[in-house]
Amino acid sequence: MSQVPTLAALLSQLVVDAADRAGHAGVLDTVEPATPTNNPKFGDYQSNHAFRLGKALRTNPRKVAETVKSELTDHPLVDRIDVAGPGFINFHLNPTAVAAHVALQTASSTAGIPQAGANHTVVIDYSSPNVAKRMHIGHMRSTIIGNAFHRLYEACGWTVVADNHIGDWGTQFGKLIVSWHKDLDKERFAADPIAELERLYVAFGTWAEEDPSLADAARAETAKLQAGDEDNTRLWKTFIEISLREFESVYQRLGVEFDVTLGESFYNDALPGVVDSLLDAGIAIEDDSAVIIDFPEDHPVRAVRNRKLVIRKSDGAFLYGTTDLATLEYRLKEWSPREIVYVTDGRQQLHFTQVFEAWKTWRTSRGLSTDDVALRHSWFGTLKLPQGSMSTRKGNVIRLVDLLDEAVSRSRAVIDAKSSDLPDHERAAIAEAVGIGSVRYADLSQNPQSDVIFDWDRMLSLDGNTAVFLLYSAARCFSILRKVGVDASTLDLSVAAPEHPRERELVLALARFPEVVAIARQSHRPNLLCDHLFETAQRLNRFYAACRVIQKDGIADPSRLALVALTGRVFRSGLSVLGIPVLERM
RNA sequence: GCCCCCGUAGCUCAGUUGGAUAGAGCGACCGCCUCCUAAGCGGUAGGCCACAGGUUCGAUUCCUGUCGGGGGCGCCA
Repeated sequence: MSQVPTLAALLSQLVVDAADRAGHAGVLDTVEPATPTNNPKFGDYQSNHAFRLGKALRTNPRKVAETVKSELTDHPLVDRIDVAGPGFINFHLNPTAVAAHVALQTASSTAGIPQAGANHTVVIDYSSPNVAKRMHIGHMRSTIIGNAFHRLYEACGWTVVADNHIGDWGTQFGKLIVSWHKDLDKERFAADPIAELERLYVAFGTWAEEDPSLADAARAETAKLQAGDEDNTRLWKTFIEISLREFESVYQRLGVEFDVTLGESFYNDALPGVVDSLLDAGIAIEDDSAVIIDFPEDHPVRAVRNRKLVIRKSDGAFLYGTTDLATLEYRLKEWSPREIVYVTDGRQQLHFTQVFEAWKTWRTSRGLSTDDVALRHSWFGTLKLPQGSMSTRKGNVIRLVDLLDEAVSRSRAVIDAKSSDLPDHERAAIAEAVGIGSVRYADLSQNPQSDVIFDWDRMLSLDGNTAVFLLYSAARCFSILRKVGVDASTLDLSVAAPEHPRERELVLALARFPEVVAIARQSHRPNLLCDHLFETAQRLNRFYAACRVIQKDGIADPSRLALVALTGRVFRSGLSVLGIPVLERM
């Protein structure tokens, strides 16, 4: 299971080795990976190593580049090396060798993706909806982006613990229990339990506006539940069970799976101990009969300066931050992760910074290290409706199922128009894959941190840079292989020898796939992978338009056929990392 | 008031964490199917990267300030 290196890693290693031979060993402690050039006249890949070396050595980077170049050894992948401009080292690659390299990459079980996470565990906390309500499009981003991280980390060799930290505790249960006793419609509950729960929850808000005593009743029910009251506990469990079943149906369609679902309630018993420990350590203090963590005005992290985090309310109840601290401790103890990733809305930035900083202080105070785990709040931009923010209580929500259904139905209309020859059941399957894939891709293809104004047509577009284009491009590859009648798994893919410019462009994109996955994982930006697959698809289609694979006599060009098979494999890997199942035809 | 994000083509957004001549989709206009899927391909038009300084071989990217937009700041999550 030897690892196939990326072109970026391989070429930068050549430069580093040459620099060492030129007497520059140990000058720099980090290696800047080679990157593709933005213009073919500068070759295929470039190294900017000489700039950094030149800076460190206080020498002209151009001279450094020349020296390094003179020490560079021959490599089968490299046809020619130029030094250009102020000190760029440009690599002109050998297309046939690159194709052979791609053949090695795609043949490996890891698709050639660097296994940076081997022997490491990451906990990813994502989706995390609240119980007793159906998921709406506000839950979409955490679910889809979080799942993309899940897949990216796995592709990079990490052991992933995907944890759905559901909101299964809190004051909403008191409200729901009051409504349940007041107005439960048994028939509706039997027919559609989650819809009835949601109705009861919304109804409570309406009633409470006219009858303030209901709020007290709700608080009393919440307190009873927290005290372990049998009836309320039974109801609470029912609510959770119904909700999880509802969530599961959406997750299945979206291709989302969790390893554990440990909601807030799981940590209830640990909360008093957390607060006591923080009080004992002098990190938390009592203030107005609540317990808070105060961050001083000279705290090294500017964002938390003069901010306070309440960890126990004056009525003795615990909060979100308390649970988060308990959850953090549990995850460390249980899985010893190298990283913990929290995928939430950007509005929680301050909250998580407070939790992380409080935890560091707390842990240090116990003589423990905080260096063995990286905490990453991977926030995403807010999704808003054109009319403003959503609220189940106000009733202005778009349910996730409705979005998915609409996506599938729009895809179905297109398929019926374009592929009427396919059997009905296959068209239905294609519509599902295209519809769901489009929703996933629409979210993943932009920078996660950008805000989004929800727009049906934009979200469900089937033109341009969308999942459809990628699926279509992959299907074109499979179609050629099918037509030739070869078994792609037994085909000799080492015979690809790109000659035409469109072939060369394509094979370079294929070679780059593994390094893009690594970058997307590291930087938490699935859109970089989307961009690259889109670019690959464009190149495939340009190649397709310019180069025939199956000649007029019906015989396939072996080199081009291998190139098509390699492209199909890269699409398969890439789309699977995005959670979009490929289609053999469409 | 303090803190965090954002400002790139008519619209929606990318931009590999500082690299060479800033890209894509949509929309507009002009072309391409007797040929492996036209859900495709080729071409044209469209830019003071909000503005002003600074850092250096090099800035859309980093720093400072200004203007404009969004968000957060003690008992919700």
